Amino acid sequence: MRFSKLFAPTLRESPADAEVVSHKLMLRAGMIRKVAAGIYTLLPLGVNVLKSVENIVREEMMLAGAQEVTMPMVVPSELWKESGRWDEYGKELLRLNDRHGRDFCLGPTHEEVVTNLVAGEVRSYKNLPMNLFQIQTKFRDEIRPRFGLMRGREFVMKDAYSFHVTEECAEKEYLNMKAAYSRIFERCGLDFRAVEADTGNIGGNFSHEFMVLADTGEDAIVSCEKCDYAANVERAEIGLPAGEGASSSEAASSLPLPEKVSTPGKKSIDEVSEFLKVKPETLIKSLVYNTDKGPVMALVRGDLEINNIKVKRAASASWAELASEDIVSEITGAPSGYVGPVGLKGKLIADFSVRSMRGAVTGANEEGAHLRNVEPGRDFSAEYTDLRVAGSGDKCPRCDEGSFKLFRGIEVGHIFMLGTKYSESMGAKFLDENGKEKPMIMGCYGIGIGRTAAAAIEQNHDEAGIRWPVPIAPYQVCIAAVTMKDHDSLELAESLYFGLMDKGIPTLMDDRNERAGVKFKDLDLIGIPVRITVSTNTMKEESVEIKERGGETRLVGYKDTVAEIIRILKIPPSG
RNA sequence: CGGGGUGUAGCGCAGUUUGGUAGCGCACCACGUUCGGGACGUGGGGGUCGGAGGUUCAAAUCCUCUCACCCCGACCA
Repeated sequence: MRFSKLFAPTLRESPADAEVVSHKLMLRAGMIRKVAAGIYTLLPLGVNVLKSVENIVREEMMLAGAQEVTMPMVVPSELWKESGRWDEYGKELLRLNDRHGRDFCLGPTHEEVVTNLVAGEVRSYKNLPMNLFQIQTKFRDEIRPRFGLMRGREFVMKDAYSFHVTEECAEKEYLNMKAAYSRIFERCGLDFRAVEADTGNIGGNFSHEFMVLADTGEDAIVSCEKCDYAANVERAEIGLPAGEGASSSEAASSLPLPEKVSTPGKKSIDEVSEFLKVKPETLIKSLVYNTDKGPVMALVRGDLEINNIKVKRAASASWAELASEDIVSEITGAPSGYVGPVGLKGKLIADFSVRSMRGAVTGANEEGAHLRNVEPGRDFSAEYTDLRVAGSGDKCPRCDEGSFKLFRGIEVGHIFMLGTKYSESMGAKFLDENGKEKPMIMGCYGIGIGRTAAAAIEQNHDEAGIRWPVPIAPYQVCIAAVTMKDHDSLELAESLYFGLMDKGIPTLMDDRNERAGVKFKDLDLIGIPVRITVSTNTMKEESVEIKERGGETRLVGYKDTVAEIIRILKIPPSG
């Protein structure tokens, strides 16, 4: 491609509404332009990058044995009513009507469509297993789209769905996909982790997220420094630190009984600990949650945080949220800030960290009062479990040796074992070798294509702009013709351009009638991995300059240039 | 949806407090000089100041309503 013909309007300054680097740089490099909140037009450079990511994904999916299909974006409501998600999915599902007033939605994900397809065509165990994937534009009416392609409402996603006869077979495919995903993100040149994750509202048995490590990531993950356990903090289990699990039964009886102290206006952990001159870890944080199974009080040591998802699981509820003031005072008799486990009649769950606490401080279930000398086990009894948010330094639950390190990451892929949730509701059944009808076991596997591109920028950039990993760069090589007036120099640039194109190397020829500085700045901003600079200066030595993005400049003879580029790009010799 | 904020040229902003000819930098067009890290000079084009209503002799500026966008929370590839 010739830059003089390329539609890539670069900007010196980033638009004020761009917050994260990837968004700013994509706008500045002329890759994307916004059409509406969370909805973007991809310009030629943006298309090139997304296509490269797509091709890597497509190749690896095919190698892993999946087959490509294309499902519609517009989906009739019947399918969603059949699975029950028409009512469950909420406002994120963009609903629309056709001219006859029939209900449709824009597909945010395609379990319904694919399961319906397979249910209609596959009857026998002989036709299973099967894995179908597509690369397609999805629409989710996100509450708050932001960060450019990182969290758009309309976005390109690769989604795959597998169907199996047995659990074992499904698990095998799950691992197959996990391996394929690792190859995909490796080929994209990304530094990533596969972490255990919560299944969210897609449902299913267990799942892994693929996280690109970046400080700007929206997700927090922990990984063990000794073994390979890694998990989203939403999900991460915590190993029991020595002593924490044990209860403090015997000694407790000899300790003083709870004593009420007046703490007017002191509600938060910080206020109470400062007022009573005790450390936050002496307090028991008591939070009332409302769930579909009724209200429940959750306890954790004062210096720790409660993980909502763990509360939900501990209460065996399908949702859990902090209770409103009405519910709090109804079950405790006090406003929030003064509630505690002592004398509570409702359901009580507590983090392991609470069990071994001694002489603790809690709310007295009376406005303006707290209790001191509270002894778990003696003064209240609770169901002990893991409720807290995992953090740096917590013990690994798997190897019992290592402790956690905390990272931030961008979720670029997610794989789920779905089980029979959709095959049962959508009637995807088959006959096994005994002629018995059974629901198919399913798995599903997603990759955000645009998000992967954005994550690559978050991880690979500097002050000058983007530093694309070679496999997903919009062009792998660029040629800066510095002295546009010099005929010989231009001719050399042209011959190198054709030489590279002949080898199938995507090359951008900067033939614009601009000063050298302008070209260098733009090419750095766009982030082409390798630059060839052709000028009269180096022509005396029959050479050109080659510079890898962010690296040093060196001279290479004319005749060796194409071979040198091939070496740098590590392209295997072709037949 | 709750809380906070912003809408003035393609982009970045000033002007709004205290109503009175709509401005600056970059980008764009023409000519000239320049030509290896976003050049300089001269001249030029581009705006119903997000929209609607109101107050006023006069509104970017004051009042009312509305729309869009951005940031912080719950959701997610």
